[in-house]
Amino acid sequence: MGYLYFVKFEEAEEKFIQGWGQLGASWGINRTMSQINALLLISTQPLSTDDIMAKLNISRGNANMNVRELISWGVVRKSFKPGDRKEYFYSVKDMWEIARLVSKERKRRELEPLLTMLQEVRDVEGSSEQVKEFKRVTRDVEKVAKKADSMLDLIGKLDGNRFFKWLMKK
Amino acid sequence: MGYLYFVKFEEAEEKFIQGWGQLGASWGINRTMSQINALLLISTQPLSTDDIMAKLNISRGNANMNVRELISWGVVRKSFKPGDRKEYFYSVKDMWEIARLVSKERKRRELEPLLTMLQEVRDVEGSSEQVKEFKRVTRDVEKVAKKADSMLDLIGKLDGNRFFKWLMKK
DNA sequence: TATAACTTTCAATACTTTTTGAAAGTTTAA
DNA sequence: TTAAACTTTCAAAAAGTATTGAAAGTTATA
Repeated sequence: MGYLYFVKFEEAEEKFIQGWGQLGASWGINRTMSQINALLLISTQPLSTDDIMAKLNISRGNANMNVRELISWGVVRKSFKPGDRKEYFYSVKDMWEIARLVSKERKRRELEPLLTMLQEVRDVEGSSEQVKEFKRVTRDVEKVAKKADSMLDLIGKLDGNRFFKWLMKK
Repeated sequence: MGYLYFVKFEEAEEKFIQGWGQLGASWGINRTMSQINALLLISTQPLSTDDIMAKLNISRGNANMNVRELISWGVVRKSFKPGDRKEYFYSVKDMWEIARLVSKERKRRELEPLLTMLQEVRDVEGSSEQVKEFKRVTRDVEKVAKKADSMLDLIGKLDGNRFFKWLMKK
């Protein structure tokens, strides 16, 4: 038992993993995937599938699938131990790098389909008020989407400190 | 029938509504809620619950619930027609204003709980490598979260054109 | 090659979220 | 008041998503 003021590691760990999972879930990312990410973030060494299964109480299939998804996002990587056939996994630890990887992936998955859709819808025929309004709105959406797109590109290029320093100077 | 190059309004409308719904869904926003938003965005006049039900082929309960949610986000408002007891709904049309309202809501729902959790986890006891790593990571997360928080505040204060002009100058 | 150690797949199941629609609630106007 | 016009609620059903676990697949080494 520690002093009242302090928090036990196991509790803190649990809270962090759950909280990160919840955050992911509310952004449309599989909760287990976020939890694995959290677990690997705070782990001092790479973990095996069995470690992850044990710690998060999940099945092999689930662990495998979500680790693979994290790898495809570039957020998690494999490592090997000499004389051991198991795969071990570790997370990119630089938060800014993670933010970049995630925004890159989401840009690809969401922004690009949106822009494609807006393209397809540009040349609607007619000159009624309805059609005029439709064109006005979709062009506006396109404008904002393209700006968001450039912003994400910028984030992708600059490193974190520079970006925020530059962003926050008045 | 129009020329091949052009797109029929009804098709374009449908595509826009579906696409906007899809985008919302992948950001953890109820698909129907996004679709109603899309419908009201491109509508030249306020629509009643029955209009929305008919256009999107959804039940009264569903329409009511999601319109109310949009109102609570500040994205949709009520209007009334003289001599008509029905409520009519219209959307904020300024995309930048919508982006602000949405980011404000999500900040409240997600960023704030995250920061609270990180607070709760700050004072973990111990000096093992494990604990050190945990502190390092959670402080990093806090740093990025707070920067995101300031950025959202900034977005909330500036208007769209100014923000992007300022963001994009070099 | 055979086998043990591991990873991947995927149909079935469990869980979560959304939607429905009928009943209850509210408001307006005659 | 009362009745019609409307809105809201909410339990049950449907739809969508995530998870399981056993079987199939792969790889290393004896």
